[in-house]
Amino acid sequence: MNGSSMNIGQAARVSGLSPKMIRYYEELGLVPKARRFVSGHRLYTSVDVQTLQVIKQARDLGFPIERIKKLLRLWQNRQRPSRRVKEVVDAHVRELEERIVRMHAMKRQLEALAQDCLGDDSPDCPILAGLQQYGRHGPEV
Amino acid sequence: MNGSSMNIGQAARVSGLSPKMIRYYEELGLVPKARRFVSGHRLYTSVDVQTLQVIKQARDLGFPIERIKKLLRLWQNRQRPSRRVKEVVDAHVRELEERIVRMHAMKRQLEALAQDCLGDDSPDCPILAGLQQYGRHGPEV
DNA sequence: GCTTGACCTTCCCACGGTGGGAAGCATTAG
DNA sequence: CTAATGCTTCCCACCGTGGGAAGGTCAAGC
Repeated sequence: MNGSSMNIGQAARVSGLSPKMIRYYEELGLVPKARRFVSGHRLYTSVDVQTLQVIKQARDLGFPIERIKKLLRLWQNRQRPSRRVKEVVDAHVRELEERIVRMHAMKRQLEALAQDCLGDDSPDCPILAGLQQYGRHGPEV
Repeated sequence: MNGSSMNIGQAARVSGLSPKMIRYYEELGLVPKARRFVSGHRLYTSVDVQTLQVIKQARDLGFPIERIKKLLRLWQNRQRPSRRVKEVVDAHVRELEERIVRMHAMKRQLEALAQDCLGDDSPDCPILAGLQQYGRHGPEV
């Protein structure tokens, strides 16, 4: 094994992924099927590892696998219009925003509920009352 | 079937859950095993439905099932100290906050990357460059 | 009555990602 | 040579939800 040819464990350490994830990404077609040593062990070159690092970065930025697939295709295509890249990223940013907004709304509601709860030994609790009262979904029963 | 005794479909409509979810929650022990009609169909009273509505509210506020279990136990226990309720809610609020912070950091980084991308027909793209450059995890290769 | 359609039952499978672990080779260090 | 890692493939788990098959039941219309 020379300096730029490594097995899955090494590739994992260098990329910050786990061997399990790398095999899984290969199975999904996110990375091409790895070449093998004669022993059958997967062989990674520095080029492969660079791809894995990009995947790791994208995962850390919250991209779902399918979008990373698109990003990788663009990354590897020297004729890509940067417009396409930006579209993918913008879509992801919008989804992040939506999720943030939704979670922030939850947080706000919960804080409003918790505000009036004394949090002592008494059983009276506006939080529980609120859970019963909020947002009816069907006809009253 | 009288006014306060209904089947799972009705209970679903009134609570805003789906029949599948109701069965799943029963399987998890979130709600007790439903009584049955002679036919074998599940039977729900207005009390059962109230529980389902509380669950729906809690799910909408982002509580994971296990925490809802705790909340329900407190809700049904008239001797609960409201402190316990507040603890559960506060823990959830903290987790929401953490997730919001993490997602906001992702969004910020992505916006920084996208800012300098022209988004035109040219293949030059600082986003892709950034994905390669950011955060190395192992020794350089 | 009998048929039809909507609903119920249980059962298994899928998703997205990740981890755990078993059984069987390969490699490496001592 | 042996012992410990580490690799391979395989299956199972998580969380929460949806889809759908195969079969039983209800309520309406004729």
